[in-house]
Amino acid sequence: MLEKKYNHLEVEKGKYENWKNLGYFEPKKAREPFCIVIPPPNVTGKLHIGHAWDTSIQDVLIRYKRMQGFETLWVPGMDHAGIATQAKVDKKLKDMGLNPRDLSRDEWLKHAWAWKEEYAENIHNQWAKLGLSLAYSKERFTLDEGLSQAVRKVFVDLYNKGLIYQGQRIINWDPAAMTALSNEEVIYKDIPGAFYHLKYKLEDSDEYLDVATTRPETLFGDTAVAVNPNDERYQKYHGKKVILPILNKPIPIILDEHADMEKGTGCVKITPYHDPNDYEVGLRHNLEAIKCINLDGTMSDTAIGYEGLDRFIAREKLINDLKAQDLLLGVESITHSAPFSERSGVLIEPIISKQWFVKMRPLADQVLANQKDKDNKVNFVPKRFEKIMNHWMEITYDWCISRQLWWGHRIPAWYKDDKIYVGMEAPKEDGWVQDEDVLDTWFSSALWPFSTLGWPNNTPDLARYYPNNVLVTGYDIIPFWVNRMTFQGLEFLKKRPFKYCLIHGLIRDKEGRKMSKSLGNGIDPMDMCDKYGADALRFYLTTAVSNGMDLKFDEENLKSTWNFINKLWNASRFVLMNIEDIDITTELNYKTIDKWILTRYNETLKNVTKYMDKFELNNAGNEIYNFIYNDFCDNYIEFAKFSLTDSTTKNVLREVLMGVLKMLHPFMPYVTDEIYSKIPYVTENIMISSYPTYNKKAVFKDEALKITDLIEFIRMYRKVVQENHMTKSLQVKFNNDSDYELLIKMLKINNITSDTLDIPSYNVAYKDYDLTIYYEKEVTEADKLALAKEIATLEVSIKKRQNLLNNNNFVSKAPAELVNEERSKLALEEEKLKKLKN
RNA sequence: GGGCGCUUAGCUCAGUUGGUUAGAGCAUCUGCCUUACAAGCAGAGGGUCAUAGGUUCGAGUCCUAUAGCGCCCACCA
Repeated sequence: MLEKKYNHLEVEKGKYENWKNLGYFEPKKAREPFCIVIPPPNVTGKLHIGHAWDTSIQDVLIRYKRMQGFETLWVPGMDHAGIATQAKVDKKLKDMGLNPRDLSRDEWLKHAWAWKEEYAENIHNQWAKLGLSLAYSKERFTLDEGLSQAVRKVFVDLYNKGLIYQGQRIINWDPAAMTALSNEEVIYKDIPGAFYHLKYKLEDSDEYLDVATTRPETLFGDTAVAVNPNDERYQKYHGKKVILPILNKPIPIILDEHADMEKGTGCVKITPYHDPNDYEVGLRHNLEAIKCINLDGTMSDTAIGYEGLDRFIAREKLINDLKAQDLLLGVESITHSAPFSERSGVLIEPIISKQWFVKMRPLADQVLANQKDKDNKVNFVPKRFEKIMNHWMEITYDWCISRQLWWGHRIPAWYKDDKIYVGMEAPKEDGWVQDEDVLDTWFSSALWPFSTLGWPNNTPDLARYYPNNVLVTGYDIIPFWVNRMTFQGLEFLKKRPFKYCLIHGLIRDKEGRKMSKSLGNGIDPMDMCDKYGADALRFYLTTAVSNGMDLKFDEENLKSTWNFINKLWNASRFVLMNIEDIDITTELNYKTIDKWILTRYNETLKNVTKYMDKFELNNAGNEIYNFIYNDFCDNYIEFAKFSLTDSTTKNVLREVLMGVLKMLHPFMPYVTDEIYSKIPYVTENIMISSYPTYNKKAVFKDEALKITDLIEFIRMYRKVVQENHMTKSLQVKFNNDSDYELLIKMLKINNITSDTLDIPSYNVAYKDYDLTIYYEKEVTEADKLALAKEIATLEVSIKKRQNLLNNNNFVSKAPAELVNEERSKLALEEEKLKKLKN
């Protein structure tokens, strides 16, 4: 027998290991496959509440499909997360008193792999706590040997097709992580800054140009000042030179469209080495590109007098020096947006560097073309997110994929003298040296939907599970990941990576702020599991909002989900208490109330299935919730109490409970397993039981309607009794010969009269039901007012309905069913009004 | 500058292809320890669905415009 109160800690104990040991998580041969690959979490740390949300959704889908008889495969895995992990490992080494860069690459990698093992273990434990039915036999790591093969194959193929190239270009440089970044890894933030107006004197003249910049320290790399060719203000300076402050070096004034006449003074300093636009200008005018900032963010030796100074300190010193030399015209405080590294958080320096790039245009065009093919496109849920992908594909430019890190896939390119070799394996001859760089983490993540299934080998898994059925992720990951998986999937497998892409939002705190370490408003999913149970957390997360919407995490709501489970627990407890001696072989003899609950159950099931198939877990969850509270607990169980010895009642209680548990199992695996296992004659585990199906034969519309009406009538009765503060000494007279048996029991009516009494009376009537309550009580002014109010409301409603029915447009154009419904309602209201007026 | 989303009860959110009196949880008020559950039960109050137009027999839902909030992309000497 179940304990009186639901105890999530007790219920969850041992179940996960049990499922896992019984092999339930592994795919079981079936006609149709259903495959999801997990968005691999970073091995840098622990899972946050967003992971819990993302994976809960996936587990709900997987468990649902598994119960429906699909051959489900949910591939687990983790991401090596290049920059993030390298930073953490470096920090750990520093804390140990070591300088990470003093280690050899191999030594350092040993530490990194040890880190990986430790954190992978943490993540495994967290997955287990959440109850995720991951197929561990297929687990992968983005840096394992198989994936490494896939990565090399993709690199080599793209290189041979001319879609990967090496080149000198302006890239985003992260001076803290000391690596190049892609555009997606750069985030722009508004920061307070200043426009420094510098005096660039004309050569051999007292005149000067007012050149404004937000980064004065880059002046050491200036090789020109540009003005717009159409700018009349500067016509007279064409062909002249200005003297670069501090360095006192003449640089040319050039004419270029890049100089915007509307902006500032119309003069712009050109620093080809350290600015993407200036780089272009430099190319057009054949300007020298001078490096003035080192890779670590200090000034280089071209910044004479500032060598080795940090870029921000150099800026301060420079401003002071300029001021002293009367070369600073002014400082204008502004707020401007500046690029920061998504990973290390420091200000990005654009810099010219030799890096590897993926030529995006042809790949992106393939995606755009494929999205026009209804049968082969990636279907976003909700649909609107497709626009984000399409837009990115339209504007995308070449992807910088090389990273100056140790933690990642080494670039499969070897150099010897001025020769380069790109291939799967190192060249056999001596003297070839491999490229020191590794690939962007997202380069390997982009292959995840097929590399995890064994590609580039032609494995059975690949044939069976590719394309994946659905990918579940947050909208913030679309540019980084979804887009890249899509073009790589199309390029290498000639098929979309997944049929559906289910998008959820971000988790925010109660006030709607993003969760962040600095705000300290993060929620640890493990704490929530301890407090309320994984089942409550999962149900809350997967049903709180509709797809694609952000979720404002509110612990109160999680708590009330716990209450819901406690309700389920107690309803189950009641059922179990009463079906201990059940005979499941007897012939069933349904009473009206049984037919009603079976009808409601099947209707609910139909809706739940429909919503689940559309990935609308919130709607599915609410449907089950309402069925359990309103239909099963508040009504059926209450009605059933009058016929608990009846074998049919027992069987219906059992059947509905089993069905409800099965519908809930994908959402709350632990508690449903616990309860289900206690049901008499149940031998299988709920997890591998079959999902219920809609049973047309158990739907009795007309008879069910009678109970629906009765429930409404009971509610009306209770309302009259409560509003008039009636005690038990009331008398009831039935005004027709409908079936009042259940009603009498439910409402505990024990004083029935057949006479018309001469004391205050209250009529309660609804459809087939009509009774009068006699209750000795002074009729107060309040009572009279209430009556008058009710009559007035009714009259308004009748009037409205009459108008509607008198409207020929409505009668002729609206569906007949609706019109008839209106007519019968009008009749009901009119009858009610008549009674009230008596 | 381009795009997207949101605005519905005090709070958090649902609301299918337009169709009864717009729903749920929490909170509030009233009455109940009715042997599954007081972490509960039975009731109640609370909404001119952001604003203004339009289409329609009928609009929270479709169209147009406006406002507020949030996000994405691009630019930013």
